Amino acid sequence: MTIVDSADELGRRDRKKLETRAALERAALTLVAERGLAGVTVEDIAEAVDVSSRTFFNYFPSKEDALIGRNQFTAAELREKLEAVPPEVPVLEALRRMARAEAEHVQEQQEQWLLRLKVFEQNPSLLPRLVASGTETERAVTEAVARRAGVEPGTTGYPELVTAAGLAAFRVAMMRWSAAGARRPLAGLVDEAFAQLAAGLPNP
Amino acid sequence: MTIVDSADELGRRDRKKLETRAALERAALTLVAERGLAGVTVEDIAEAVDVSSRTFFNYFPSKEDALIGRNQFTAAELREKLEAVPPEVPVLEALRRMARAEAEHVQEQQEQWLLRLKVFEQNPSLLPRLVASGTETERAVTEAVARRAGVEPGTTGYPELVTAAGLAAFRVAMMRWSAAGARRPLAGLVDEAFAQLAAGLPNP
DNA sequence: TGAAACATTGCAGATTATGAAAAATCCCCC
DNA sequence: GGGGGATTTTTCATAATCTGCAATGTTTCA
Repeated sequence: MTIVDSADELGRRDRKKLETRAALERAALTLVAERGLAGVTVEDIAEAVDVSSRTFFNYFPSKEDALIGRNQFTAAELREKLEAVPPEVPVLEALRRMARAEAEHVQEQQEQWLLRLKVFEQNPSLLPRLVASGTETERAVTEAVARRAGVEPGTTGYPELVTAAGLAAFRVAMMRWSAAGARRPLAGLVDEAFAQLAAGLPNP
Repeated sequence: MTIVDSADELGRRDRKKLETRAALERAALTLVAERGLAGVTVEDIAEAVDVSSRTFFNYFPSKEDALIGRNQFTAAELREKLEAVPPEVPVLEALRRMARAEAEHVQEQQEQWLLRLKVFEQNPSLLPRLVASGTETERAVTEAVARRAGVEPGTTGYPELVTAAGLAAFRVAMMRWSAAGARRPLAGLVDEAFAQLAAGLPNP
């Protein structure tokens, strides 16, 4: 019936799934922003989207995961961005470029991200999850870094350290960006953080 | 009845509390090491110590917290160690000394820590918690760092970044230490990680 | 169109977590 | 030593999270 069935090549089923997922994320974020993490139950979120709470759990394993969202820095996405950087570029610089690419992605969805970060600030128990949204992501990046540096993972600790530091830099940039109400471009804040890392974190 | 009532100056009540807490931690660690995180319920842990599961929750807000333990790097402890370093020492170096002090503390309880780290490796969902065992700790260190650096927190991002990087260095050292079966002294691994940070994380 | 594939739902049940009040234990002081 | 007050532990009740399973619709594709 529709003239243009879809911009994507997805079928109706998959489109509906994406829609439901996005609606659940959105509902979770707005409700928790209003009432706080403890003031919102999974049932509330499911009801706001008009699905059963069982369906909620088909999409997310927990309330927290709905807040973090899936559009999140996935392992594959980050690794891909990292591997797109020419191999002769030093690791830290490569991580900076990866972070900048992610930053653009974040800025494309300003509103949602600002809401998310606000929720995270107001509910600190969620923060550790943001760090790398699960260890899986960090491990994937660590592996890519190890390959790039030509080091066996788990021997020198270098890949683990530089990855952790790089992700921390990205996180700090995000928090500053949020705190400043997105008045400064995220990319610039990312650059600053990485510059401090590269300089060996001297006293300011 | 007892000739020497106690080596500590604690009363029987407080001694029992400490004992119960330690027993719960120990039981949680050993059980989870055997059966995995999902294979152990709070009731199992409580039963192993012969207390009611309600009592478990009087000591720990969640199963995970029992694994992390309370003897953990507390906010106060870390801040104290950090403030013990003369103020003219640069921030990163001060964090290194703090980490070394903690390292000694960890090595005093090798067995328990190795078991803990093994559990954390086998149950990665716990890892983010180890980073700073809650954001509270990290924030406390960040504040101390900000004071030391003479910077307003939340403006430059420097305290946040150097704290995150320093704690990451400590964490990486711990993981390497554990992976090597504690054959290398933790303090040396801490030094290595901080040296890499101070050098700006150059490719190895 | 018809059958296979998949999404959603309701329900039962295990587990986690918290509050309130009763029961047991400990501590301090007489 | 022994009792009164404080504290801890337990019991009981209850809410919320989360997981299988089977039934019921949709969507897809041949």
